[in-house]
Amino acid sequence: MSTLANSIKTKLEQNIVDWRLAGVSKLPSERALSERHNTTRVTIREALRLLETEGLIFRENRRGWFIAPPRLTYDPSAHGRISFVDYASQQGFKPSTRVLSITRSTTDKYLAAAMQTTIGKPVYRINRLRSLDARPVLFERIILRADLLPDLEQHDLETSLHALLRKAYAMTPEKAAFEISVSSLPDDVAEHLSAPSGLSSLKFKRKYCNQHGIIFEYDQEYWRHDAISVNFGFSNS
Amino acid sequence: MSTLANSIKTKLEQNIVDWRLAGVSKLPSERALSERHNTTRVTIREALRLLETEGLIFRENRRGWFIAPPRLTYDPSAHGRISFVDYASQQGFKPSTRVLSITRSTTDKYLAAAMQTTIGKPVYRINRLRSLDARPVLFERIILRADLLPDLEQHDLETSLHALLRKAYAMTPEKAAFEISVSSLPDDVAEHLSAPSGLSSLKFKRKYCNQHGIIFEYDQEYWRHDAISVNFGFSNS
DNA sequence: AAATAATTTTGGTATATACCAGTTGTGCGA
DNA sequence: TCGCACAACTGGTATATACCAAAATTATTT
Repeated sequence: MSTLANSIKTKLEQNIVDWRLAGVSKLPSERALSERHNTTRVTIREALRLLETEGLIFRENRRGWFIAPPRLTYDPSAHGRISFVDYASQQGFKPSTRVLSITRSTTDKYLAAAMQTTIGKPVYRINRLRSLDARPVLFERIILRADLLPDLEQHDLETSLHALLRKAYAMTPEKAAFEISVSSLPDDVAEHLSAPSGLSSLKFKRKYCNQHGIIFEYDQEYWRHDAISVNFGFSNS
Repeated sequence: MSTLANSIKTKLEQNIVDWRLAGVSKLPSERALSERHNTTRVTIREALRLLETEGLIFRENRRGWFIAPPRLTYDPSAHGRISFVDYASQQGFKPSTRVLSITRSTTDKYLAAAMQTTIGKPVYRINRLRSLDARPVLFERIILRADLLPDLEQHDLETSLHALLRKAYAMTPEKAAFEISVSSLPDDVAEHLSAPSGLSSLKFKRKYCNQHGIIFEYDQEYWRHDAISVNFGFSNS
């Protein structure tokens, strides 16, 4: 309650509860809010920004502010068993996947180190966009060893990739390594997610090992920070 | 390069590389930067904010902007084996822990549900602050079943908690469950981390099960978003 | 009825300015 | 030399204003 923006934030928080119950998903315009709270757009935007960081609201470029839907719960330990489409459906979302691009190239110095292989190995680079209820929430940069997965581009890449690898190539991810950090969306990624550039995001780096101990896949994922909750467990048995 | 703030951000990014090499850790003042780049403080602050979201710089309340140190790599699967102090030291940090408060209370409805027990169970509530090189990076709210851990407050709680539980109470965490999401720092937490309120953070919820399947610990952790990278792996064996 | 053009609305960016509340540095006095 | 008061500086917050670009809406034409 110390600052004006903060107290407006609190009021809006209460309003949002009512709006949500009333089935309203779009907030009034910044100008309307600034009049209603007797302040300027700058201060209103500060309050909205606080709510955005909390994940309570989000914006679409020049379209307005919206109440954020519930987060998707994602269990990284379930790789191979459950796909994005599966757990999204289970949680009541309508998932969709769009392949943005697929190209062939070779490993550079950085990629060779990350995938524990030599420079110049052929790889596929796939960019995918995944949405929940038509809201884009995840951008994936997928790198796959092309020498181990011939003619990959001829398959349907808009469904579960690991199901495809298992069926068509008998390739099973035996080990998975994750690196999770908070970062900002790069400009090109932000555009695909129709988010403001520089929005904070949850960044995943993933590596998959096959049954022979070879890293066949290296991914970078950017999740909207307000769209995901990562849940997993460990046993000491 | 589209917006002015964005192009200033890029310039600052390059400067920061030089400053870091030169051993400089503090950025010039916002007013100095705004003169140097022929713009206003508002725009400079927008550029600084972008760099803050990336985790490249951070601020201390009314003291200035600083270049962010490298992130701590944290492996949640190593619980019980390696403590905060251990892995922080291994990575070249000087870790420290401060107990902010320890109180006794009982489980309310929410906590009883989270810990799968009844309402009114006695618990300890411990708030701790953990720092790396005197920079506070982590705020912990720890809830412990008081009936299972008598006289806990008489022990030293500034070292590894799980080492203490193992030695003094023969209590071993068998299972751990994690929930990770991006959120903003609550005001009180922000103050302890000497961060601006509303800064984005990595929020952990942790539950620990003992060898009898009883949840004896429930934690909420707030990490500075720029101070941590979570790394872990899974096997399908 | 459908396609198109004009208008309004919306958020995005930027300038200029002001005052406040802690922090830091300076210089004076004991 | 040490401690303290004071001044200068720093980031934090807020107002007022302006213009732009894209989206949404309305009006117009076909």
